Amino acid sequence: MGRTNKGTSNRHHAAVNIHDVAKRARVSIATVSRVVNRIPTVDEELAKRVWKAIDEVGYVPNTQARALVSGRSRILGLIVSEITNPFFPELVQEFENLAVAQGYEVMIGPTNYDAARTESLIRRMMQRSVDGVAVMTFGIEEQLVQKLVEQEFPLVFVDAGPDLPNIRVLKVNYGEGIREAVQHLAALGHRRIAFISGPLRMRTAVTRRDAFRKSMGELGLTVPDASIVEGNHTMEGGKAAMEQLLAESGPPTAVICSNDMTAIGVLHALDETKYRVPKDVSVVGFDDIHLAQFMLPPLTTVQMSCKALAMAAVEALRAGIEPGHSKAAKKEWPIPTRLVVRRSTDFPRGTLPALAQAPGGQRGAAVDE
Amino acid sequence: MGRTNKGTSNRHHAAVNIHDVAKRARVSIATVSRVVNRIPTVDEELAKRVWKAIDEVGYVPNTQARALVSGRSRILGLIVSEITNPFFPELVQEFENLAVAQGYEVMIGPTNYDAARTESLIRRMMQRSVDGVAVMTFGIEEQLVQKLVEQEFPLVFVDAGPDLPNIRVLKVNYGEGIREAVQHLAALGHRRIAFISGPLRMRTAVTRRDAFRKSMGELGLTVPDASIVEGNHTMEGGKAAMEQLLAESGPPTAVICSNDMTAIGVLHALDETKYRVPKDVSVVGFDDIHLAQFMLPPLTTVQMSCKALAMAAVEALRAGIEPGHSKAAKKEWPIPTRLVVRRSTDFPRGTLPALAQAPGGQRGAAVDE
DNA sequence: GGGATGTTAGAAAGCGTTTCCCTCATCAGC
DNA sequence: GCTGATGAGGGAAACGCTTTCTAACATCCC
Repeated sequence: MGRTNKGTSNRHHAAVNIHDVAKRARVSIATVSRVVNRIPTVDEELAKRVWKAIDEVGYVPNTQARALVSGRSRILGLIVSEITNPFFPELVQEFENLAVAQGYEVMIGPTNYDAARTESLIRRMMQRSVDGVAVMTFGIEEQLVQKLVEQEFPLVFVDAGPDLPNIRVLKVNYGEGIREAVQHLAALGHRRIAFISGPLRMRTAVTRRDAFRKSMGELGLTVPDASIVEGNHTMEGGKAAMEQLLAESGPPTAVICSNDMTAIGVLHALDETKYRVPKDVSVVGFDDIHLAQFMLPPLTTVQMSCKALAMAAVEALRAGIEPGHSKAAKKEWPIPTRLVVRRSTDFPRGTLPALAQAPGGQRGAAVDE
Repeated sequence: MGRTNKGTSNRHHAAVNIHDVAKRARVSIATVSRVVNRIPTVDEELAKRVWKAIDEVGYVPNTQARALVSGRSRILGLIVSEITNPFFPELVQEFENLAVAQGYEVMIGPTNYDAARTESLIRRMMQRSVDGVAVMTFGIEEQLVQKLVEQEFPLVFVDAGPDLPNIRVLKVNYGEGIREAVQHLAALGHRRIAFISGPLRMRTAVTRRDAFRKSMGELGLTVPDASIVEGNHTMEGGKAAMEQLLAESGPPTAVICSNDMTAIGVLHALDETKYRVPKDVSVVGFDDIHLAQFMLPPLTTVQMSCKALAMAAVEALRAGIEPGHSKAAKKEWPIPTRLVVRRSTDFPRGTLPALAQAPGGQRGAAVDE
């Protein structure tokens, strides 16, 4: 009963394969394979004939079979912290575009900061035999990626990773952008500048915080312990951190946040108080997600280019996967950051705009166009 | 030169396969396969022995080989409109969780409203021989999915799709939520309510707009043509649409937006004018993305549950893939929507709160907890 | 007790590729 | 003109699994 499956349209029977092409072009399947893979030892005329046959019968190589025999799946793994933080979709988008252009698919997975989940994610990636993995999280416990390291998968990390032959690292220059942010605030007259970090068990969070401390130090500004609060890279965390800051030490005149989501939480927390942004408190974010310019007020933030990050990641992975792709065994790929000034930062109330310039003029860094 | 690959750790040689297990358990590979696939004709004692062997040698079935021979990849395709619209990551997350729990991987791709891109995406999915595809966009040109339909891939659409055996449709009840929104505004005293739609070539956009018209009609409120403006589901589009609304017919007292991103754009546009939200203009979104509650002011919006959408989609796909999974050949899966009231809606200025209740009280629908 | 039936596990045939190995032809060198 | 080198293309063996077919053995009924 039911469908008889006798028709030609059923996908389980319709597939045209390499033999059909070989028959039509009157060559062996080995030659077809060589043509498809652009192996240069095939006579040009013959290749043309094969391409013609491929076109005529509508041949598409079977990915599964290819992967089985070659051991390469042409899938890249991409591990992110959480997919619902808008920074990551932007990164995923860029990464995927580049990967697809190079003939790869992307297998994406969030860790959600959960070890069990991360472990299962990595296991799944290994089971699908990805050709390489980009670990683009805010930090990851090293033991979790141990299996990938052992099996010598090409790997890319952000900020820091084990120093091994096929491991590459994207070095984000946090110092640069954060220094610009601190100098921008200082130039406006701010002295009491607070910092809301990411979860401090994440390496990146520590790095960003230290960059802040260093920049403050360079300007001779002190950073009391109470001015640094730990957030968790979410809006909720930012809101809670700001509330803590207000409760414990009263409002600082400016807050720098470890990412834009935190900054959004801060804006939200301040909206529920008598303090206005930027007149009472200036707020600076980090990442420059697309949303940042649509916040009220539009967010001054440190831009970290997704595109640069994605390009370096794909490039670095290919260097590890495709033999002789990149001659230099480059291990570190620098990623710049820069401040984008919008409207969430201003003179602290009561400060005379003596030393600094009038709003709208040059304010120490790139002004959003 | 270079590494010699003689070590045992290299992943290209280390794989333990079904033969190793068979040898260890002193059975044939056929039996191992049957055990792994839980085919019930295997003697229980024997199965135990095989599981033990599997555990001892650390066997993991090779996905590629499985897919090659069975013709099923255990990958589900998920087509979305754009990955950078926060609604979709939330959906992706839910969908992926469910799919993984059922032993599937997910291959995600955005159309970005671009036909060429969509076509290539679908081609890639077919090449990877996904077991089924969920088309969860705001709408899609039917000819693009034609190939999937022809090849009889199990398919799930939102709102509308061809009426064919293995095509299921998720029917979102837009009317419900939008009616609540209109009634909520009307109860507050609004009469001049505008609507910003999605791009009208998308079927979903038309459906949402019509639901708005209908609800207005039910209350005897007129909808002049100028009160309906076409947006494009982005913040930029929302901003532009609101500016058009202000320029052409002056400010309405309330605006309902086709999605939350549009509403964010509207808030942004109004922030640049003398009109305040909600005192001068009330704004209602659609989707209830996580971000909505962190907007300034927090956004009143119609909630469409990602979780419900994802659950129905995965369930519907499985019904199409796994024979006898769902006995009833259910074709339509209803998805409810409901209004969530936050702080972007209020009495229009100058209206006496006579007929409606005081803010904070019951306001016609669920109040955000 | 013998033939029919039922149950369980092994042998082997694929699935659609890539790639190794070998043949056969061409050609240069002496 | 013969030999050895070179190079293009075909045959066939993997790759690791699922599934059909078949054999072996136990069970049952008359």
